[in-house]
Formats: sequence, C-alpha cells, structure tokens
Amino acid sequence: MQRLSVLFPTPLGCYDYKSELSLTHGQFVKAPFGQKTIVGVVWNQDPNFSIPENKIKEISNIVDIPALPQQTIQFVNWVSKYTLSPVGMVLKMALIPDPEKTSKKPISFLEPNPNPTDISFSADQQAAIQSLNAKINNGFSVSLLDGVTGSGKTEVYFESIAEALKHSGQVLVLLPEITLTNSWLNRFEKRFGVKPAVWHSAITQKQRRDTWRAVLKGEARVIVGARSALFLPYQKLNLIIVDEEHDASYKQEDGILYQARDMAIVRAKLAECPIILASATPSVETYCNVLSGKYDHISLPERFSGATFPDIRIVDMRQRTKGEISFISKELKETLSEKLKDKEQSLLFINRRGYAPLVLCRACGERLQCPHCSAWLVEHRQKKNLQCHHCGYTRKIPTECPACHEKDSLISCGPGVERIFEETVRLFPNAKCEMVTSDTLANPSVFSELSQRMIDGEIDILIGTQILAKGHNFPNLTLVGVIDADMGLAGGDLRASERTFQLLHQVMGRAGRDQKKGMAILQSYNPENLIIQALQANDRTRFMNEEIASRQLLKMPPFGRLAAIIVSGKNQNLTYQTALQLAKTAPFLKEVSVLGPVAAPLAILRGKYRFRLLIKTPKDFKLQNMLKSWLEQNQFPRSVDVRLDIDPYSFF
DNA sequence: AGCACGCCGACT
DNA sequence: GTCGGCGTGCTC
Repeated sequence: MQRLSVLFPTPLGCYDYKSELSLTHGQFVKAPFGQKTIVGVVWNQDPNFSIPENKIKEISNIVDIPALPQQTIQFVNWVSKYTLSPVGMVLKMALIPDPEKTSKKPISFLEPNPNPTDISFSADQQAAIQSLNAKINNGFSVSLLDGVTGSGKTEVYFESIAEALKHSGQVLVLLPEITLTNSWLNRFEKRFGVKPAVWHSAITQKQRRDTWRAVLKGEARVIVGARSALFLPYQKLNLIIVDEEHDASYKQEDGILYQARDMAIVRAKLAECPIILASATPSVETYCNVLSGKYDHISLPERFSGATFPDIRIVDMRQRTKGEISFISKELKETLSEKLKDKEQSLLFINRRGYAPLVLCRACGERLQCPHCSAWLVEHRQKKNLQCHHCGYTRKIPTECPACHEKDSLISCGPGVERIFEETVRLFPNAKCEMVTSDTLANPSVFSELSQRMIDGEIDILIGTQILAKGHNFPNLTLVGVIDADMGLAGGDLRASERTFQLLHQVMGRAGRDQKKGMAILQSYNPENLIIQALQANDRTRFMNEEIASRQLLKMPPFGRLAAIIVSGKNQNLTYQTALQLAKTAPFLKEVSVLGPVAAPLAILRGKYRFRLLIKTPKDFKLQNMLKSWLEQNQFPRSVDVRLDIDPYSFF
C-alpha cells in the first residue's frame, strides 16, 4: 500500500491516503473525507509520515478522466504561494463541481481554420504580425501590442492565433468584459470559420462542464474568457493573449485576490509560450517593463482607416454663470444641436449608474444610507427604488423622510446616467435618445441589438456609463461628451489617475471612425489637471512619464511593493482589537512600513466592520515570506476574517 | 469551506 | 415544548 497526498477543493492543505492502485500526480480520485466521499487530486507533495497509520483512510476509486496536467498543478501551487491563499482554494478555481459527471450530449468544439480567406493588412499591421509570429513556438516571451482604438490590434493578434494553431496546443484569450464579447466572437468566427470555446461566469452548467472537459482533453483549441479562464486545465498552451491588459477588472476582488494579467504571464512562463498584452493605454506596470526591455514593444501607430483621434475641447465648469444648474453645459448643448442638424451621432458619457448618487431630506438634512454598509443609497428612478451598490440592498423610494417624517422633502443630489438621460430628452425633445447602463443590459443580445440600431441610425444621442467605453464601433458617431471628467479622481488612490486617463481615452476614442473627424468635449472642474491636459494634447507619453516619475518618487508600484491586510467582522471591537494585535506584532524592519490599522473607507460592508493595514516594501523584498511568518505568529478569533491582498488595486 | 454537535432565545 | 441562531471542533 503506497501512501500519497491528496488535495481537495477546500481551504485545507493536503491529506494523506493509502492505495493499492498505482496513481500519478494530477490523477482525480474519490476519497472518504469527514462524513462524505469527495473528489480530490493526487498532489505533488510528499506524504506526511507524522500522521499515524491508523488515521489514514484508503482511496475509494480513480475518477475516469484525464489527470490534471502538471503545469496546472505547478500553476495552482504558484498562485497559492504568491497570493498566500490556501492551495485547496486555488485548486477549486481550476475545477468544476463533480468533475466526474458527464453530459448526455456534449458540445463538440470544431477546429478553427487558421488559413486566411481574403484579408488585407496595412504595412504597420504586417510588420506587427511578422514580429509576433516569429515568437510562436519559440519559448517564453512577453510582447506589448500597443495601438490606439481602431488601429486593428485584434486582426493582428488573430494572425498570431492562426500561427499558433498551425502547431499543436491551445490558445487562451482573456477579455475583460465578457458581456460585450459578442462582436469579438463574430469577428473570430468570420476569421476562423468556427466559434471558440467560451468561459465566463454567465455560461450554463452544461457549457461549463463540456468546455472544462474539452480543455482537459485538449480538444478545445481556442478558449476565450474572463480572468477565471486562466485556471482551466490546459493540456498544452501555445499562446496567451490578454486584451485590454490595463483593465482593472483583471484584478479579482473577492474570494482569492489575484491579478489575472500578472498571473497570465506566470502561466505563459510555465508553458514556455509567448504572451501578448494588447492595449491602447497600457498600464504603468506594463509600460515600465517595456522601458526596461523586459517586454517587447510592438506598435501600431496609425488608426487603420486613416481616422485620427478626436479634437478635444475642455469646458471649465467653474466658469459657468451663477444659476446655471444644468449638468450639460452650454457648449456641449450647442455642439449636440449641431450634430443633430448634421445627422451625426453623439455619445454622452457619465460613469455613474442610477438617477442620483445621494438622496437627502431638505427639512432635516438626513442622508439615506444603506443599513448594511457605510455608503449612500443610489436613487434608481427607472426601477423606482434606492440601491446600495456595494451589497445589493434595495428599498422603495420613501414618500417621507425616514428620520423627521416630513412629507415630500427628499431631494436627489448629483447626476447619474438616468438624470443625464432625462435632461437630454428635455433639451432635445425631437432627438432619438437612448440610455445604456449595466442595469439596462440584462444580456449580451440587448447590446448587439442596440449596436445594430445605432449603426442603422435609429439613435441620435446615446447616453451611458462605462459599458459604452469599449465594444462596438459606430461609424457615424462623431461627438463624445464627458459629463464629469474629474469623477474618477475622487478616491485619490494609487491608480486613480491612470484609470481615469485610460477610461477617458477609451471613451473619447469612440468618436470619429472612418473618414469623419471626431470631437470630444470634456466637462471638468479641474481643467489644469495633468490628465485633462495630456488628453487634450493627445500626448500619452507625457502622462505616462509624469505618472511614472511620481510613482518612482513615492516608491509606489512598480517601484515598490504593496500589500493590504483587511480585517473584518460583525463585532466592531473584536475586529478592531484583532487588527491592532496584528499591527503590534508587525515585523520591525526599517525597509518595511506598516500603516494602520485604520477603519476602511467603506467602514461597514454587508454588516461587517472593516479595518485595513497597508504594507509597503522595496521592490526586491520577499514580501510573501515576511507576511507569512508575521501572520503565523497570530491567532485570530473565528468570527474575524483576516485576508491578504497582495498588489492591491482597490483601497476601500 | 462544509458539516455536526451543542447550547440558548422566541415562536409555529 | 421545538425550531433555529452561531460558536466550536474536525476533516488524513
């Protein structure tokens, strides 16, 4: 009877079992665990002989599916070590529930055809294709495919996919917003003749099962998905593409906290295959790696169709005459009228869902707050309710103030997309206006339907949130109006400038495709701001250089390392005491600074009190080792949750 | 995590 | 009287 380690998809480590079967690492097995028999994976770890023989149970049986590939095992171990999260929970991300169950009629994944039909490329595109294709089947490499909206990045990396498909192995494409993938999928099908395998949170159970198994068997050749697709059990990865690599949604913010773009690079290294990061506005981290020569830089400088970046006008909202209460400035209103007259389309962008971000009582000053979070309730007039955007709490809009019971005293403060829509309709009663937010887009088909109506000219003014920043291109859209260009800067966190620059750049890029010159109008209360200035000058390098200089000065990432410890629990005092105890036992090292604990900006979330510590170290510091030994010194009450966020992106 | 056991509060 | 809340212990 051999003894071996089995890992289960639980927060626990490996457990030892005995078996007469000859088993290899990665094999799926069923084993008795507690009251039940569950599926686990034979792990590449030595058994622990200090566990007495009489406690060791026997493996029930082998699960008849291909073993988890060695690279997946290595990847799971690596992510666990890096994020300091239990290896079993990382394994859970690589599995599906009941992996042994089969579908009655599984989906078959057809081979994409790499041979081109009739595609023509610009000289820039051809050069990019050539340098990227040289990397296929040539070991690990990282390339930044850098090109503005409309420069034809997708077509370029499609050729890399085609080249990779000529060899054996699989291709993974990560996309940030999967609800907007419809047009991407159509383009893929047009180029390769078949649909790729798709992986994201909204697919059905059956799709999930069939796709997972097809990946494990190596039958699915091209997989496109959200960040979770990174953990699929690939047999052999030949190429990874991370589209919109700068996008903040690559950072997972619940469960296991990880940055999928960074982990994708690790995954490529394990697979010894190339990885392509594509963006029009690369992240500071990626850009620094390009400057230092770690990553290759492949540029697509021109807009493919010859169109240029829109002209930009800034409206200084401080200069407005007193009594002007409209959210749409005179300048923006006039330009919208011109566009309507010229039969061209416009887009108004405001990155805020709902009607108003805050409701207050004019009689007593009461502000309506979420009962579970320290956040204001957002008024949603369309749905006739108030919502907490952090925990999902909703209530009807009250007719009287809940504090002083004054009737009809509640007033809506500040603009949300619904309010801008309302104002637009009032200003232009004869225009065809339409609103798009994540609330109105229940499924992807609604978006493609809307895109079609936009292309058919059935909409004059489109009003929407972030959801409009990416996705389909509208040839007759020549004006983009940004209602509040400063909004993203409010939090003032590490990446606020970067995010705002990227978002505004992306949304302004919607204006002026094809031959028509586009225009963007930015309404700002802070027009001297570097971001606004750099956007107006269409000078990305200037923004990047200043942002890099400031990060360098403050030794912030990528010139230093950050980690956050978030301590949360229902008992405020116990939670705070735990955070305090943590701070007291912090290692006393002069190169490490430990800040906090402080109440998190979102001090109560889902009924739990939250405190934060921030740890800052030099770039080359062994952050994980230090954190691990620090936390191991402490014992925490079970009702208090202590979690680590390595390389944090959000600071609430 | 997930599950069982065990101990106190408020209702069919 | 029981249903069920969550604190605690345990899983090779």
